[in-house]
Amino acid sequence: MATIYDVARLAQVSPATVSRVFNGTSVSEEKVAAVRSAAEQLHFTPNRTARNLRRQSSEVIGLVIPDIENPYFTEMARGVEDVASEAGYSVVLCNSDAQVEKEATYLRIAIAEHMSGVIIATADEHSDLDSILATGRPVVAVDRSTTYDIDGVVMANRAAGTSAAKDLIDGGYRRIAYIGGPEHIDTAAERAAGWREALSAAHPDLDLDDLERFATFRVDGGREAMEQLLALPEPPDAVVAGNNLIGVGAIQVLTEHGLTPPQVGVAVIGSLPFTTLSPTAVTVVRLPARHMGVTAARMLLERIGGDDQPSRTVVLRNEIRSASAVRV
Amino acid sequence: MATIYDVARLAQVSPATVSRVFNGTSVSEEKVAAVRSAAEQLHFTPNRTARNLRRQSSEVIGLVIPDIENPYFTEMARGVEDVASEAGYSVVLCNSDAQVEKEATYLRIAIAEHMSGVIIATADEHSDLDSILATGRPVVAVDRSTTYDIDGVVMANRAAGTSAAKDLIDGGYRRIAYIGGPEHIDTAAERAAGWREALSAAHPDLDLDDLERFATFRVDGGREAMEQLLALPEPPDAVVAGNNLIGVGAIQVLTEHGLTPPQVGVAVIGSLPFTTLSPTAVTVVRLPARHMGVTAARMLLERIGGDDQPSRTVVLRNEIRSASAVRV
DNA sequence: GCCGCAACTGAAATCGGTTACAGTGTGCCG
DNA sequence: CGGCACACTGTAACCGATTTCAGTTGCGGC
Repeated sequence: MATIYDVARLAQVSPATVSRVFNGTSVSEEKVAAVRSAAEQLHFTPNRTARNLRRQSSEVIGLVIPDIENPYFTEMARGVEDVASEAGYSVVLCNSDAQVEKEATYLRIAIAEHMSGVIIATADEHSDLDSILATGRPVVAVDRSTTYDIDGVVMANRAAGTSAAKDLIDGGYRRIAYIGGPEHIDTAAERAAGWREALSAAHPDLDLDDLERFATFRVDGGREAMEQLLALPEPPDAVVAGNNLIGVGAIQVLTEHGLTPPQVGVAVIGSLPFTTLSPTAVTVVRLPARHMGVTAARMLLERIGGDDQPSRTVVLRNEIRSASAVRV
Repeated sequence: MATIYDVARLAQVSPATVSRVFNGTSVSEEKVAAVRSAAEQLHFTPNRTARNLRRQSSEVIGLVIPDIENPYFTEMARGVEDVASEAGYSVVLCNSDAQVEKEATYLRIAIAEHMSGVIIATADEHSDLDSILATGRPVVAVDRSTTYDIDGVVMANRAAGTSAAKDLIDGGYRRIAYIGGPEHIDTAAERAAGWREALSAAHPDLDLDDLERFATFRVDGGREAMEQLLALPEPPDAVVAGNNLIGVGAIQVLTEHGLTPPQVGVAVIGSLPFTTLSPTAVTVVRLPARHMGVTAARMLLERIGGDDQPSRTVVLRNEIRSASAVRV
């Protein structure tokens, strides 16, 4: 690879001038032209490693998510990426696989690679952000809140749970179950609380503990929990799915049992981008994942730019698309 | 951040020794202990930027894909990531959005950041790999083949098209349409050729041009093409979808028209991981995306390790899961 | 007791940029 | 015509690791 020195020699200027040409400080027009043409000839690309070493920063932001195969997170990633690349930053996508150790490894890399900042959907309530925060790098939490005093973007999870449940109640369903993600993840807990609230207001006689299941945030989790619910002596007549994949699993199982929605009511918190089901039979509480990514990226870029106001948490509103078919 | 010099001072050794401790060359036990404890105390993490600058390489590989929101590619990414992180490499995921310019930008970054290698599913037949190959960095093509003499991993696309079509023929369908991705992408063209081959053997009287549609590789594309096909004077009684998302779009449209499979036969090339449809009604030619990622990553790591045998192309076999329901 | 080898160690050069500092030259003003 | 501001330019010192090269030490063999 050609270096700045090669270019300087060919253009008959000093390396400093070459650097200045590429960084936009005052250089006479002829020299700019000379440098540009020399750079062209040599296919010169500035070496970012060297630049980063000197500048003590790199135009890279880390995005750590627990499941790269979940469309919710890729939609979010897409939002982050769009904002970041607009601003000249690239995004390193790290899949923590919901494991705190993998997450820690990636955060270590973020430090060692001098990344400018990190957007993270934590794996766990035990996620350790101490060391990355100690470096002074900005960190923005997405989707899940943390115990740290940092910027965050979350969904209105409790409201999502409530409106999903309410919509099913309004549809005439009664024994409305809830399948959520791991209990210790605040997102899951909040959504469950919302469901509980709506249901205990409408049908105070129901035993909600019986109808509540905590699973993984994956298709399997939804399937397993749905099977369990159907095996109950008195199975539910509707179900709220705590995230998109759980929803997919639950619907799959219902269909396999011949209980296509709206025979059993289904409300899903999260979108089902690749579902083939007629889109009217299921209530969907759409979570603005892309928007979350965009917001988080903007906040992070502001912090990188030196903004040091007190930390903020943005709560994004959801949008419910009610099942048009009402119970028969 | 603590540097190697701080550690050296605290441990009363030279910086070189500290470096050696972290890179495993011979250092006396006492010094190793001293360095380790000093490093511990100072929370020392070696600065990768500096290391990369000196080493002229970084344990990072780039993965460039055309659509980060397509589960096919995220499944593949997952495979790449697993192999890479096992080997101590991290993966930068770049979304080219099927645009050659975005792709070029990312490839430039790969060079400038000294990435060790790149795995790429090209955006287009005009994708320009010249500059990255000129740097001598290994590049592995996935999913789509290129005109360059480099390693590649592809699916048996023609066979996928043939077996999808054959399965529908065996199911008793006759006017079997094909909706593929952009004609100029070899993957799409090959799958179409496979379909054409099977169909013209079985039903030589059919006008295949009439039944062939090229769309984008996205849900919209599938929807639009399916609508067009249904609007034909003599609509098809079955359809082969050229990728997973096209399949989703096609099935959505069919369902909306009250033509749930198997009323109209559907075969999809690619998996439908998040579909809620009863999984038996649609034929799926499963493409081993994860395996493709794993294979590509291994090949790339071998090349990074200095392997310089002539370039290889691995063709992965598909697996068909026939629709169990046969036409009524 | 001397020699040679192996194991360790440190000083200093190096990777390729950025940038502080110290000029140089030009033009304008008084 | 002297002085000053300003625009431009080059030299050299960084950034924080790795690595070469040149020792130093200790030990076994003769």
